[in-house]
Amino acid sequence: MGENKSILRLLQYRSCLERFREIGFERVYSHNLGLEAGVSAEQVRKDFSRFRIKGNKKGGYLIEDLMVALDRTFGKIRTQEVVLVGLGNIGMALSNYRGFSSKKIDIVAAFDMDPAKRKKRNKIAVYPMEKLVTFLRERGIHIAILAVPESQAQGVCDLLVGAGVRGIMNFAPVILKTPAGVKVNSINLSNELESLIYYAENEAGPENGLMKQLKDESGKIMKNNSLERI
Amino acid sequence: MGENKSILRLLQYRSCLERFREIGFERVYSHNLGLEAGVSAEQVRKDFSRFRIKGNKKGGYLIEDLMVALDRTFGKIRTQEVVLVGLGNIGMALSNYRGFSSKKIDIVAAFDMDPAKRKKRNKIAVYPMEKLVTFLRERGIHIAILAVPESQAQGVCDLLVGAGVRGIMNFAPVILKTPAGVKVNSINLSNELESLIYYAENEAGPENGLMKQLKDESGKIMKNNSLERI
DNA sequence: TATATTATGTTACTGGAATCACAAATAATC
DNA sequence: GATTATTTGTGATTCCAGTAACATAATATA
Repeated sequence: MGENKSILRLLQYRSCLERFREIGFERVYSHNLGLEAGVSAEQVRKDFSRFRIKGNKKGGYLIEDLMVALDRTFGKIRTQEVVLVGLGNIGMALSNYRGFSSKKIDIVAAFDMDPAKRKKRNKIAVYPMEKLVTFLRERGIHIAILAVPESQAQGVCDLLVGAGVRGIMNFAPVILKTPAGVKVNSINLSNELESLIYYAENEAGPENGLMKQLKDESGKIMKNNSLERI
Repeated sequence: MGENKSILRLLQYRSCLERFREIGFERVYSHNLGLEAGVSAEQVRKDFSRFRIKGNKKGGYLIEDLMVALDRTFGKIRTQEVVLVGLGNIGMALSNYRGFSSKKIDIVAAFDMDPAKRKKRNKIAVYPMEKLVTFLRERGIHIAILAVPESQAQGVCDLLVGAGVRGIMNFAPVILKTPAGVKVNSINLSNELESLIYYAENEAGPENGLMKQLKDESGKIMKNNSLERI
């Protein structure tokens, strides 16, 4: 299903609603939300429509009710338990990230090969990798954050899948191979930054854009190459 | 232009090519790259086509030439200089992130309000926020990584834009308002994780999906609400 | 040199998401 | 209560990325 974007926007709307509530609003209209979330009012209504979230014609949406409806959609009644695998730079940052707790996301344990990393981080117990699979099975956890080095990513991913994990948030710069039914959400920091750089360089000025660049390139880039595998 | 995805995939292809080269390949076919990058062979060719990158009919692509062509597309001849603003969890992690250096991305300076953070991190000098604007102007840097708390994000963003920044990689959980011509790439870690959780919960089993959930909800969620602004 | 084979490059097509447009509903006003 | 104004909800439309199809070119083979 291609409702990915829709889900992400709904989460964004929820954040906006929190801010609106804080500054004393009780209700919002689709155009308020759209403006704050950076999308059109129609988009907002369409998203709600898709998830059967109803407002009040002419009256807009009551913030409190809207947040309840969104929370229900995201099953936020109970706290979501996840594990963190790999305590390198990114893993460590995530273990301290405050943004999770307010969203009812709970990192219940972390795992790392390195014994030096095995002290509690921000109230999160750190275990050796050997305990990963049994922990997941016993606790019935099916969401994992994968922040191990590239070389180990696919191997650990296989472990996770074998232990019943159904969702992996991946920070290693590889495309993970998983069976159908296991959802992977990858964030490749270098690539994201590089693509941004590309845009800033090429989309900024009108005479610096893609079209000019392409014109500059004199025809075919690669020709008469003799290709051979070793 | 909606070539965003295309750019991100090209960067992905490049990573794959590095791996192919390492294990001794000299050429690749679109289906090799597609398999490794998790897309179809047609998609690979289409992406190359869009950027006028040519291969050799029947002969595929010579890895070395392909990488040169990609690097040229991304202006990777010279190293890209960026600044990092905010040395909280995420900022700290990024300052230590090894993935950047190999991609010719250089974090030339970091900035933070807190004097306690002002010691060199991983060879990166840390300056007070007051020096941000002049530094950017003097060095002519136009890419910034924004990793400050939510409450300060828009304010710092405005500073960056004022100092000539054209691309912002944003980790604060807000939609930044910028004038046209300034590209923002936002990564909201909580939202990404939450959307993953939603999928793992709802897309896993066939009788656990969205359709069932919607059916369970008894009709209209919100009705007869009296809405009022304070 | 002619033929068969194989992989590219591009055009045509498709599906799904974003946008548009408007009917339906509700609140406000007279 | 009738009328007007306003905002939602959704069917119709548009647009665009991804897919498919196929013509083209290069290589291998006989």
